[in-house]
Amino acid sequence: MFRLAAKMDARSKLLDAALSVIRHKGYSASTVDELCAAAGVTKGAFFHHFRSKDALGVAAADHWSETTSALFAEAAYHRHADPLDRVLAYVDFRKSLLQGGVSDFTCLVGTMVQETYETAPEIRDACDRSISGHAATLVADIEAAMAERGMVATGWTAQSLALHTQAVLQGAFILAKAKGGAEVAADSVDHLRRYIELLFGRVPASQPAHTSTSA
Amino acid sequence: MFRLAAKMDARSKLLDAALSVIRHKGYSASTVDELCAAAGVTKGAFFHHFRSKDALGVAAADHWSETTSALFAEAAYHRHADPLDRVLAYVDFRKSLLQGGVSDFTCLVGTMVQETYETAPEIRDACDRSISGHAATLVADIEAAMAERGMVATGWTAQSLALHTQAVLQGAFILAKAKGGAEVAADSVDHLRRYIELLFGRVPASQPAHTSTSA
DNA sequence: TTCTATACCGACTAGTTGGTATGTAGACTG
DNA sequence: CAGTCTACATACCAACTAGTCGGTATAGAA
Repeated sequence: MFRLAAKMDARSKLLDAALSVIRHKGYSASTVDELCAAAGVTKGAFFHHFRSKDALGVAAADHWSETTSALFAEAAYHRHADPLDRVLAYVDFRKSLLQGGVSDFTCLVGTMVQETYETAPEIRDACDRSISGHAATLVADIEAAMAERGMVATGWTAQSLALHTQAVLQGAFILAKAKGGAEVAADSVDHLRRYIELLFGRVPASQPAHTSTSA
Repeated sequence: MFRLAAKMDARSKLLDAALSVIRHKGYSASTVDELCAAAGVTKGAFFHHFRSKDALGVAAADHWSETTSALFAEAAYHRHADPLDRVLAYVDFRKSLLQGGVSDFTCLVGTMVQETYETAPEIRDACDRSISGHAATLVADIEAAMAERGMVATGWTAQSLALHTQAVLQGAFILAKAKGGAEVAADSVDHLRRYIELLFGRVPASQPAHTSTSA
């Protein structure tokens, strides 16, 4: 039997609904009844497919990983010939995603891990897999950009820079939630881009002039 | 009647307990009964001092602002003569705070705003006040550092850089929660320091050598 | 002393919570 | 065509939830 992706069974509907509801209200405040209502299924269906609410949380994080993986895999930023251009285009792509309402562009797993890191280790691990797995997709390009320039980074690695990009994005989402808009997040992503440009010795598009020679 | 700060009335005990409990479990998952138990007070005392759980959330965010304001106001990083040194020393101070368990160094308001930004506007605003107010304490030093160098920043402002430092820290906390340790957060703070050094034309302590002249 | 206001107590409640028990419609199997 | 399995649906429950309410203790004012 072929499991068609288009077939929206109760499980798929619940996972899609979970992405939306949890991004709006957080994990703890999202009730099973509410998730069922949003998915248009009954509670019986919920507990048929998931042992518990926490099990749904883990599945939702995995579902998020798959959804976002697909989005980034087909994105155009990979097409650049130069690896540094690919990294910068990734940052630009992330900035371009900051559209619509705050709950439309913020990160499910970043939200969930804040609430569950101590109380639900399985969810925390699923969130870590999602974030760290996504960061890992950047490492090869960063390493190539370093190698191309003969850079021997001391004090940081391609891995740590990749994780730093995710930290900036997650933090930008928090500021966007606090301020109720995407602008502050876009500003932070701009700073991230500028950092990467400076780090690799490329002069940022609109770099301030230094007129004094202090220090 | 003088209200002594040392007098631990039920209200103060509840606020202190709230900082701890909410940082461990998040806001939604922290029940009123649990907050009372942690504070060693009864439910009657809780609702005598706070109209609702959300009202406690707002008060806890304000209490957090006061507590952290005091901590940073007396910190030594202000003593540097050069404003850029003060900014960098602030970053170093933030890194030095990444000690102990994850719940000991992560941010209350960053956690709370993730859960409440859509459902409890009063809490969201209190969290925004806390984050933005703290960021504002950095603006004067950043502006002074810019002015000292005759920098005319295009594309960013002292305000946006100050907010970016908070974004990096908040994101670093999320990664620390996901990975269960402070190391990844410290790495991100290192990247933040390096960015500020590069931005102000100061060569980072251990900057990688560029051997090629691409671009 | 009496009045009043504040601070606190703890039993209670109405509604909600995650989870269960049982039933059943349809597809597949022999 | 009886038997079995999956994929749900419905009714239900014990525990928990935020919030209420009548009461008590104490201190200062009159």
